Amino acid sequence: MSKPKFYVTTPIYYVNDVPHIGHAYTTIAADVLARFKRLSGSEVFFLTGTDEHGQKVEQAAASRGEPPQALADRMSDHFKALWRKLDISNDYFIRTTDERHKRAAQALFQTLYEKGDIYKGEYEDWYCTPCETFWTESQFEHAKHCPSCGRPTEKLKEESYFFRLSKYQKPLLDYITANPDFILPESRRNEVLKFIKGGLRDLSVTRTSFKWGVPVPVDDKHIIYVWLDALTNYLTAIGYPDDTAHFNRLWPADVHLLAKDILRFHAVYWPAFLMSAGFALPKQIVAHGWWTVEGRKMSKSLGNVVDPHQIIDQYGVDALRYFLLREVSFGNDGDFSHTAFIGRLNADLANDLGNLVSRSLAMLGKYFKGVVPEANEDQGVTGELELLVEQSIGRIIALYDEAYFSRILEEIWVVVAAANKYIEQMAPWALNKEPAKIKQLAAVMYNITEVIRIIALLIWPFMPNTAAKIWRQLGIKEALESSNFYEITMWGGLLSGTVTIKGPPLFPRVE
RNA sequence: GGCGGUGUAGCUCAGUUGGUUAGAGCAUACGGCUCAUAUCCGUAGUGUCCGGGGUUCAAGUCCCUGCACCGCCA
Repeated sequence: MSKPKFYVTTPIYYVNDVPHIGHAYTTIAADVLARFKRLSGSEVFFLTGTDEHGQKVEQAAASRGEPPQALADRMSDHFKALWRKLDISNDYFIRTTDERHKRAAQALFQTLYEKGDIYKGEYEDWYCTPCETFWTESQFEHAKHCPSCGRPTEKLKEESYFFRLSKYQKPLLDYITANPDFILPESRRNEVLKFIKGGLRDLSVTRTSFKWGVPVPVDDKHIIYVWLDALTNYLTAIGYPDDTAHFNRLWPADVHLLAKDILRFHAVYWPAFLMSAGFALPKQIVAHGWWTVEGRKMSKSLGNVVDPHQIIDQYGVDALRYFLLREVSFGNDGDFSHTAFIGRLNADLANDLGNLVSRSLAMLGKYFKGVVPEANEDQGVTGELELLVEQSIGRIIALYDEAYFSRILEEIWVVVAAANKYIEQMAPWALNKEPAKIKQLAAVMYNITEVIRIIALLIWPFMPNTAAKIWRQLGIKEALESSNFYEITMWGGLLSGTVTIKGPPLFPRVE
């Protein structure tokens, strides 16, 4: 039997902006899923990349006096660099300026055209350049100012090709209704349903007002609308239109992760395009919230955009990865505050986890010269702890299906707390004073070390560096990431006789 | 303006189909241990469960209404 496949994506990030913690959050979340699935034995394809076309990029480049491609190259590199620094394990990095992608975007356009779902018409509306969005008169609150960003809009009348989105209103409604887990969380799903029920206008899918984009195959005066261009990336990256075998193996995507502001494009337009082209729809679209900073919206004008590099340099990659996924409960907005960050770092990472590893290996060093003793299960000090760990792992596996990261971490910390409590109850330092209890001491120390081994496995998707450090300190030879989650989380995997090496504190406390 | 959501301990939140003294983490106070990164373990709490009204033997949980905040659409 072949491995199950798992295809997970982040959005491709628009190169008009340097990456911030919002981008980092989505990408880390996808990375956690990818790592967990790989460890669980799936064949994973994890995709991220950059969206590089559009008027905004064209204008930004023009104002700097450089070609748009040069700007795109530079910005795309910023994203790549950050993902390397954050230990993102993406299998591919796609760019919409890749030749392969341009061909794919044209192929998809051509397909929709041949299906009769794209027709030529004329567009006359108010356009907001920064938002790349058209607005109708009725949408204005302040005279002719973009309802989204508040900036002035300009009237545009242009020939345009339209996609028959209206035709897909009922099929979309039926599909979403029949698949309750298609869009998560539920509140977002309801919004999408409401939006579709409100009626779908045909969608302009080409532009003539700028040049920086993929030419329309049937009419090269036109450029393919950035969203149609961008969404195609999910197909391009896995071989569309040339590599049918690879494509068929991986499509449909299992999870599209994204932020709430681009939900409509993914949950309405994208499925409609796919239906028209005759492709299966992605299995799940997960929309998360935004990050505020110290309680305020993150924005360039406020100057409060958090630079991930700075956080990483100061506190480490894993601290950031942990904080972002632990702090925000699924689907909600999260707040990035200095106090909360330091609080998590000290309480959860330094005190609970770091100190657990530190105290345990110190004792193992003192009592058994750092060598993992016999498990001695007949000593009767194992059962409860083993059961608790097993039950926790069961809950964790279930929570992965909902991509409920904060609760997964909470659940892992149930195990961490249980380990600390176990040490307290068993008091190895007291057992060590009674030579007759050497076998019990051995059993207790074995169990403590074994729990730490399992904790390392559980945190690996979230904190690969820390997991690797613990793994090395435990002296285990087999590579953690080439193991199988279901096999190695079984109790008793740690071999007696393994030589541990105590290391420096995993997370120094921050005062 | 329409529709939807939220409002629970100082803070962040969990509370399944209405049912025993309303929970967790952090923060606070006190106690214990000493292996450990002054870390860990235990105990103690405190709550007009937004206000008002109603249904019910019984409501944080259902209904109506008011207020506040948020989201989607217009």
